[in-house]
Amino acid sequence: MEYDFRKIEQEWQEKWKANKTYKVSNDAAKPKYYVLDMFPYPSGAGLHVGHPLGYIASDIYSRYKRLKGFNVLHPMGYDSFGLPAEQYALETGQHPAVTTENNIATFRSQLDKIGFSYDWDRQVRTSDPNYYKWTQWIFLQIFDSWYNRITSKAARIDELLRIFETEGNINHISPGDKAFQFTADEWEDFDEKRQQEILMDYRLAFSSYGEVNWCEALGTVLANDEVVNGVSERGGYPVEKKKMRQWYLRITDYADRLLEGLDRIDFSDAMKEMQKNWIGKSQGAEMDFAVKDHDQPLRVYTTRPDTIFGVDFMVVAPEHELVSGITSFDQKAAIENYLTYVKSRSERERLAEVKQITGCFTGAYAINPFDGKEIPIWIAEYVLAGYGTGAIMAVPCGDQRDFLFAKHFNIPITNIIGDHFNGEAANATKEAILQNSGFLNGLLMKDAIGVAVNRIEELGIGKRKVNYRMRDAGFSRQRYWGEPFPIVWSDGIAIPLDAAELPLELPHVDKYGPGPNGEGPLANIGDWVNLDLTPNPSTKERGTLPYESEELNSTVTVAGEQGIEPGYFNSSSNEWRNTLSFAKENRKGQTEEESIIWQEIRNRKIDGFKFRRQHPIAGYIPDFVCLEKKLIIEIDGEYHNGEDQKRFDTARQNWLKENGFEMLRFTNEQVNGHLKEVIRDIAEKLNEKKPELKEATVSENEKRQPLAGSGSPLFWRGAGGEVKRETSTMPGYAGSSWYFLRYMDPGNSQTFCDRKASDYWGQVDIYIGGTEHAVGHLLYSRLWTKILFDLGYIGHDEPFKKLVNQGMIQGSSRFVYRVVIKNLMNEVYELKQHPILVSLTYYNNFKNGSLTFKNIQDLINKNSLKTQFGIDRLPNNYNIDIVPKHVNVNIVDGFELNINDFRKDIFNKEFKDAVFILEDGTVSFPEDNSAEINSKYICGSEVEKMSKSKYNTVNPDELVEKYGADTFRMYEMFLGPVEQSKPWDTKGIEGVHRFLRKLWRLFYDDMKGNVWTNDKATDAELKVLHRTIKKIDEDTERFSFNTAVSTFMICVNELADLKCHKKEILEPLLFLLSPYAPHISAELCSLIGTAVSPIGEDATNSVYPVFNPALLVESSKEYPVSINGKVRTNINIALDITQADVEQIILQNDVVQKWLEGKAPKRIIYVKNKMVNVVI
RNA sequence: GCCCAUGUGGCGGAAUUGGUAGACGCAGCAGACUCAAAAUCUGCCAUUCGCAAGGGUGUGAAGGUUCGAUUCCUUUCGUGGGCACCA
Repeated sequence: MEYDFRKIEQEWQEKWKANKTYKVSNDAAKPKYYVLDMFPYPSGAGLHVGHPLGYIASDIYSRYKRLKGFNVLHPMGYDSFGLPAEQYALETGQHPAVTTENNIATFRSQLDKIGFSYDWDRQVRTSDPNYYKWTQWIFLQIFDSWYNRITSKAARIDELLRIFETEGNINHISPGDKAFQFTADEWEDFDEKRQQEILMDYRLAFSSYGEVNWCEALGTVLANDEVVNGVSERGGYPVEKKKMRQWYLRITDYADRLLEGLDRIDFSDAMKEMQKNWIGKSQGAEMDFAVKDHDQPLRVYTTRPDTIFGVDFMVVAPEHELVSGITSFDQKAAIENYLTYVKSRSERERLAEVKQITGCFTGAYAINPFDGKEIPIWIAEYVLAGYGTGAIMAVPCGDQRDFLFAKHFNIPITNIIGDHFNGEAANATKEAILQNSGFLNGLLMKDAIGVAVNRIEELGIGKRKVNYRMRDAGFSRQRYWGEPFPIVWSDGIAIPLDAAELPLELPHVDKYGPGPNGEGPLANIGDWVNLDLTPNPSTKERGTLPYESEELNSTVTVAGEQGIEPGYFNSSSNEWRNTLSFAKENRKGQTEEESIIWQEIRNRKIDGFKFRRQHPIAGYIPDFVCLEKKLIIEIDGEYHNGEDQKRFDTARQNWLKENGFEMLRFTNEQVNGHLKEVIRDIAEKLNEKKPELKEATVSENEKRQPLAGSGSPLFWRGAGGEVKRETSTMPGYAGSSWYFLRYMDPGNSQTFCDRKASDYWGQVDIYIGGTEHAVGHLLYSRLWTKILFDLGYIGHDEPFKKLVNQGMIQGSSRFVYRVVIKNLMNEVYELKQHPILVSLTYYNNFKNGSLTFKNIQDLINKNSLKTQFGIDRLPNNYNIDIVPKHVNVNIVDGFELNINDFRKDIFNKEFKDAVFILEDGTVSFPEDNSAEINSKYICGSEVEKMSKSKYNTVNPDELVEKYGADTFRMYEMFLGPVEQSKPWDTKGIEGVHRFLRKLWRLFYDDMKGNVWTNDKATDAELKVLHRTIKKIDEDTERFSFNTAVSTFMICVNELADLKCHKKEILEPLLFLLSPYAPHISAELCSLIGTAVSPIGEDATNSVYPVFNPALLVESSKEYPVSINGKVRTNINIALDITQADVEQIILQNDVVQKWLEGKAPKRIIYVKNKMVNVVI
């Protein structure tokens, strides 16, 4: 029985699948461990050998932890929304859902072959409605939240409403418009729309007009991290700034917590550094400078207030609001010129060109508050409107840009740092002693910063200020293949859908092109966008509304029938407009009595209950309503006597009653004469009525209705006017910002993840993935986790405890070198029928000039190529060039090209009749491939990113087929440290395969059959085993899989040398090996009959071999003995020996004697268990 | 320009806390077995001087700390990555 890996691996994989060996339960009996891979985007190209690297590492670790007795969550899924599927749809018309499905099937079959221990029952896909239902739901929770800067925590909009109603916004300045303040009374007087606009400014997911990165070619906006050097990360298309309405996540509010959280998680320094950079926190001060002859001061932001006396000019951004006001008459024309110039330049031009110094003087002067110096104010594009205050104080002796600017425009430079400034370049030191600096003279700069800020604050002209480079995260895309926003727009107000209505599924579209006005494809589907608010038309006529006029001639039906959702209208949006405007009119046309009541009940004057006036409920507009208690108050007028009106009153009262509303009616006389009693009646009613709306709790979060801040659901449900769906979709990072939570409780239809499940699994213990997500995915996941934590849905605020970044496996590209003929205009005449390819040496010689144009001509002539292949039809004057061309690495053996395979290669059809000039100058013609050729065609090589277009991808399927999954897994690990990038080289895989076969032979010999025995192990064999146990355990724990593989090799080599075939030794070895090579381990375990299988089924016991240090104890050691630090000999010395004894033994040694040449040593250093060093 | 990695044989890499540099594997060379091939096994394999014994040099380069440095410090060069008018 030989090592038939194909059969073994297939059998075991089927067995594991049938037995659901890797099914994980949320059973809290065992300690948990969560090992997560970054889930892949299922691209059409399939896997290459670089993809599984991280998956194998995490699989080894999961299996290892499982053996050690942990309940290990190790799931896999797909990040299946995204641009490429949609681009593909645009080109081919294939629905993204279809291509995505196909791609996933390919991925899955490739993954399955490698023998992963995923619990596939927990699979998630971001594009699955059952998944994105909860992405939408979480979005709604974020929408329903604001950031309380006092408690540094997200809270519900409800709470903010209450604050506004009691104290206005004095304690919670709007993040949108910082200068905007209102009192509680003012808040009550704002109409609904205004209130909603204000609330929108506070929401953590908010919509606003802003400058966005618009990519015309992709037809969408992009987040900052999706734009690289002014072009789109995907596709490299130009990106411009554009003002559009967009959704954002208020990540800036979390800047500090995102920074602080980094201290509590185990990410690499590089990764933390990148996130810190992205957040870009800087400490400094904001201060006002008076502007000469103007009232408004100029506010600047600086991190170096200590340089205040070195300010020689001011620079404000061209877009700064003060520019037009302060520009002097003389400078007006120049400034306008400059502004025109700035506007004409795109973002890309600004980034692309060599830094130019441009700017223009405004003619205005700021006054230095400390010495009264007049400081000219300039504008220049190097100052950005969006950062700080959009204005800086320029200190040319300390800042290089300011220095260059001053030099360029001949602005005199004040030196405040003495010798530290040489007049040639600025010096940004903080170590200099200040000079020419008034009250700061003689202070060290870094000490002066605090002193200066204190003085600035004392004078009331500025204050300490922290600034962040990070901007709020754009959260909408004008694309199709993403989560639709669960939002409808009515009269400019964003109205969230109800949780019960989720998922809002992606509608089908016929074409994927952009919609009108920069909107996404969804905007093209009129039926979907324009909401039909007549889902349940009623036939029951209940009368006309009181305000209905003859001209409108329409009817509104209050839904009162069985089975009909309350609040829906079977009327057009026109009629809704009427309802709203009617309600508004009513507010204006309040009667005297209504005003009296309103003064008594507004602002929660009755026991804290909130009343609204003229607030529509279904088709009915009551005078006052307390939604919380469903209590309506009517002050009767005299219009209730008409026939229609009576029917209407009856119908609506029945409807209101059915829906839990109670009504109190008072007459005008009661209000005028018995106000106290009226109010008392209202208060009593309020207090006796049980609340209808439950407070939200975590487990009942879905029942939470209405969404706070949106007013009555009844109102918004039927909201009239133009009611349209949001047509943007969410960006790629939406679904990936919380998928690690869904794995914990993937099937839950009640909530995104039960709190019990998330409390059990908690943080991801090990997260493995590439560095490319440093600021995107990882930052957003951390943000969502923090928000969900603040809102009480989960119990931890950092998603990933430890992050391991796998390195990139690069491709080792191979090149052939093609001779091309060019005419003098450098136009290429390709030798189409018989292209000539020369071997590497020719190319190198050509590059370094030792092979000339003439040589190649000769070469061509000498081999009669000219006549044979029609090269004589060349232009009269021509040049020869040799150009490299990628060649499929799979047909190159090392560096030697397989010429016949090359001619047959489907990727290179044009070369099927190519002529090769080999290393020694021999020519290989297409016809004579039978002829014996001694020379070779040698390819050039280069290490590059592995990609299809470079023909350097290696498909894991083929390797698994040829060597087996176990060999493949171990070889990927053996390549080098997981974190390190390294080039792929298939050749070495043989060595690993040999190792597994050698292991197999410890159990089974082709000649002798079974060779394993039940004999008792010797000390030497136990020593080998326990050294291995120790090393494997340590290496696996610290993710050093490459050294672990080599340890296995050493162990098997040693056991083979010892001719050890003993079960006592081999069984523990198989357990150690099973995370790395699960199939062969399982097979051999069943061969020798182990008590439990190392693979999962019996993971209730901790079955991992335990290291016994006693077996490795030695009594003596071969000490390396060095003379003056150079090892000269080895001496065996007992371990429990004193320094004096060691010295004696050492000095008697021949080698040491020889080096001492009779002299006495200066010193003998003896480090127990390490070495001995003799100093002469 | 700034920040972060990283640099060891022909190649991938090892040396975990400053203690025998080059483990393990690939490639290569020599040999055994074989009609032959495959498979397997044995030996050699940083470089240099030497028949050998043995010695010199050697972890990008130059300095330093130390009895001892791939490891720590300073300077510098190369490579890879991130950020880039961020005041």
